[in-house]
Amino acid sequence: MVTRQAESRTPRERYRDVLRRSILDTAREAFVRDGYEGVSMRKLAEKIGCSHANLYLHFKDKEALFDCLVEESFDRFGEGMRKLIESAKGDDTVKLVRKLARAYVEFGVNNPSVYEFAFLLRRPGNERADKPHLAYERLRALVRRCIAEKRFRRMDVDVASQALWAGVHGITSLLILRPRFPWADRDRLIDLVVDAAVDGLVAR
Amino acid sequence: MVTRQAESRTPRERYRDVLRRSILDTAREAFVRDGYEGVSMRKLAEKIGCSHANLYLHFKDKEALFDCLVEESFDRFGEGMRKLIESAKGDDTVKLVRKLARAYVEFGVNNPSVYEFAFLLRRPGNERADKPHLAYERLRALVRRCIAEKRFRRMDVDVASQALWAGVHGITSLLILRPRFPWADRDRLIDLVVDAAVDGLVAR
Amino acid sequence: MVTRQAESRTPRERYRDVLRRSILDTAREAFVRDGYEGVSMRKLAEKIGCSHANLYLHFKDKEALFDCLVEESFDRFGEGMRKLIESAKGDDTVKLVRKLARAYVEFGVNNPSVYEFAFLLRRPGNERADKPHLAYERLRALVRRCIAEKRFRRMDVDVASQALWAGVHGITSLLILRPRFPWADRDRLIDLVVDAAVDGLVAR
Amino acid sequence: MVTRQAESRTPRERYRDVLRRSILDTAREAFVRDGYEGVSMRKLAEKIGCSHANLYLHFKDKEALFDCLVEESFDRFGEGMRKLIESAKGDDTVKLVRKLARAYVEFGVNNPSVYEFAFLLRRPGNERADKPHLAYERLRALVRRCIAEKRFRRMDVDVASQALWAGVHGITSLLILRPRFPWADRDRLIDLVVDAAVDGLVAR
DNA sequence: AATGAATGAGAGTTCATTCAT
DNA sequence: GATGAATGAACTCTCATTCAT
Repeated sequence: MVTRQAESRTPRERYRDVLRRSILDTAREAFVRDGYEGVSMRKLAEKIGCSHANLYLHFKDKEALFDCLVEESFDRFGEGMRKLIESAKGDDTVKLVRKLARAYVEFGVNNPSVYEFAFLLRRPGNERADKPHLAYERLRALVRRCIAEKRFRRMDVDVASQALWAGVHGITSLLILRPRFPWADRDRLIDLVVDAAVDGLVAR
Repeated sequence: MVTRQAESRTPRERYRDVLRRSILDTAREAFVRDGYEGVSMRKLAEKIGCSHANLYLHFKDKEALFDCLVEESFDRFGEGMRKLIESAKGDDTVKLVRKLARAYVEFGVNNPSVYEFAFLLRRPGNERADKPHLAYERLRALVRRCIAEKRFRRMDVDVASQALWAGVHGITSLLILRPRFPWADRDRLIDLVVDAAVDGLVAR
Repeated sequence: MVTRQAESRTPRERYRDVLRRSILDTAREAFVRDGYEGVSMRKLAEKIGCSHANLYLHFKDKEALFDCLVEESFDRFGEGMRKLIESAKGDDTVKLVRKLARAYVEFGVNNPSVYEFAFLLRRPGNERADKPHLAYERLRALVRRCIAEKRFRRMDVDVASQALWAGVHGITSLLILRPRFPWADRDRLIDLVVDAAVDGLVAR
Repeated sequence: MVTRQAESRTPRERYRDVLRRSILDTAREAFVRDGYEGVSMRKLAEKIGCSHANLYLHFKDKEALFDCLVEESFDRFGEGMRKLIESAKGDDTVKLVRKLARAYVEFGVNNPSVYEFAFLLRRPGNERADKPHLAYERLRALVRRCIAEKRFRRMDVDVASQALWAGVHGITSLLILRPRFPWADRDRLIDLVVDAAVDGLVAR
C-alpha cells in the first residue's frame, strides 16, 4: 500500500519528497559534523542546491528540522536493530540478549550519525526527551524474560536492563565520539564489553 | 605555604583571582547548560556582573576560556579519583580495580560538570584530544598488574582496559546526560555495572 | 544594445543595480572623506538608507567594496583619458604627449575621487599593486615614439616616461589633496607644469 | 644654553625625555607602516615597553601624538633642507634653486617617514593644515629672486614656485609610496625631473 | 610617576527568518 | 511553489580612554 500511495502521487509531490529527503540527508551530515549552531540554513541550502527560503517550506524552522532528524534516527535505530536480531528468532533467550546487545553496538558504530542524533547530539534549549526508547524497551522485555526463565539472577528488571544499556552505550559512544583514540582490536573489544555486561546478569 | 603565598598577594591580585574564579565558575555552568555556541560572552559577563570586555582581560578569547575549563576538569578528575582510591592502598589488586572503577563513576556523577568538560562537551573546530588520559592510564596500569598476577584472564591489556573504561563511561555519561530518565536505584545500578565490567575480566 | 539589455531586465534586477550603484557612490565619497578605517559599514548603510546587512548582499566584505571602487576608478581613469585625447588624433607626436599629459591632470582634478582611489588612497593590508597601469603604458608608448622620431632627446624611455608621470602626478595629487592651499591660477599652473615636463624631454 | 638646561635636568626629567623620544620614534614607524587607525595605543605601548596608560602622560590622546609627529616632521624637513643647501651659498641663484629642488627630493627619499607625515599621511577628521610650509616659502623666495634677476622668465611668482613644488613632490611621493614600481635608474630620474622643472622656468 | 583594572562604544560579520514578487 | 531581497538581532572582539591605587 505504501507503494501504491507513492505511485499515486503527482510528479510534483514526488519531487517534493525527493527534496525533503535531500534536505534531511544533507542536514544530518552537517549537524553531525558541525553541531547544531555550526550549521546555518543558508549554507545548508547552498549544499542542497536550493534557496534557503525553500527550507522553510518543508520545516517550520531550524529546530523542527533538527528534531525531525532526531525522531527519524530513533525510528531507524529501532528498525535497524529489529532486522539485525530477526535471524536470531530461534535462539534461547540469553543468546538473544547477547545478540541484541551486539546488534545495538554494531548498528551504532555502522550508523554513527543515527546514533549521534538519537543519543549524543544536543541542541541548546532542548532538554532531551528522557523517556525510555524503543531499543531500551526491547532490551527490557528480553531481560524480563530471562529473569522469569531464571537464566538471569533474580533482580530488579530495570536495574538489569539499565546496566546492560549502560554497557553497550559506553562502548558505542566512545567508539563514535573518539575515533582517533588508539583503540585495541574493535571486534574483540566489543565482544568483551557485551559478554561482560550480559554475563554480569546470568545466574551462576 | 600555598596559604602564605596567597596571603602575600596584594589585594589587587587577590581580587583578580576572585574574578577569574567567578568567570570560570559561571562559564562552566553556562557551557554545560547551553553548549559552546549557546553561551555568549556578553550574556556571560552579565551573569557575572562585569563588562564583556573584562572577560578578555582574563582569557584571550572564548575558546581559551572553554579550553581552560577542559584542562581544569581533567585535573580535577584525576585529583578527585586519586583521593577516592587513596584509602584502598592495602587492598588486593582486583579489589583496587573495582574501587577505581567505582570511584570513576562516583566522581563523575557527583561532579557532572567536570565530567562533561572532560569527556562529553565538544566545541566546534576542536577535534577532541584523543590521547589516553590520566584516569585511563591508571586503570590500564592496574589491569596490567591484575593480568600479571593472573587475577585477570590472560588477554590484551588494552582490550581489557578499554572494556573497563567503556563500562564506567557508559553508566556515568548516561546518568549525567539523561538526568530525567526513570533510572532504577542508582547505587545498585552502578554496582552492577562495575561488577559486571570487572568480573568480565577475572580469571574463573 | 546595452540599453536594450538594460530594458530587458526585470524591475527587480534594475532595482538591484540601482542600489548597488548607490552603495558604490556613497562609499566612494565616504572613503575619500574619511579614509578606509574611518568608514564603518553601519554608518555607510545609514547614509544609503538601507540596513548594514544589506551591504553584504552586494559585496562580500568591506575590502571587496573598497577594491571594487579601486578597480572601477582605474577603468574610469583610463576611459576618461581616452576620450580626452581622442580629438588629438591628427596632431604630431609631441603635441599628442602634451595633450595626454594635460588630459591626465585635468581628468584627475575633475574627478578627484577617481584619482584618489586609483593613486592615493591606501587600505591596510593591501600593498598597492605596483605594476604599471594603463595610463602610464600609454604615456610610455608615446614617449617611445617621440624618441624614435627624434622629437625627444635620445634617452632611456623609462626614465623619460617616469619623469613625465612624476610631473603630472605631482600637480594632480597636490591640487586634490590640498584643496585649501592658496593655489595660483590653476590653469596656468597646470600648463606650466605640463610644458616644463614635456619640454624637459624635447630635443633642442 | 640648551645644553646647560639639559644638564640641569634631574635624572627623572631626563628619563622622561628619553621615554617621550621612544614613544615618538616607535609611533612614527608604526603610523607609517599601519596608518592612523591601524595603530593602537596598547600595541604601541607594548612595543615601547611601557604601559598604555603611560602614553597619556606624555600626549593628551592619540590625535595629539600623531599631530606632534606631523609638526616634528615639518621641522625636520625644513632643517634637513637647510643643511643640504648650506654648502651652496656662493652659487648663482638658478643653481641654488636647482640644488634646493634636488635637496627636497633627496631628503624626502632618504627620510620617507618624515615626508609621509609632512605631506602624505592623513588622519580621519583632520583636514590638512593647508597653509604654505617652510620649504615652500624658501623655494618661493628663491624663485622671486630668480625672476627679479631675470634668470627666470617674467611670470607670476606663485605659479612658478608651485610648479616647481609640484615637480619635486611628484617624484618624491611616487618613489616613497610605490617602492615596488619598476623604477628606472633613480638618480637619473630625479635629475631629469628636477632639471625639467627648473628649466621650465628659465628665461631662454 | 606609573600602572592594572575596567568599560562603553563600536567595529565587521553572520544569522534565522519574513515577505513581496 | 519557489525565490531574492531585506532586516533586526546577535555574535566575537578591539579600541581609546579613565581612574583608583
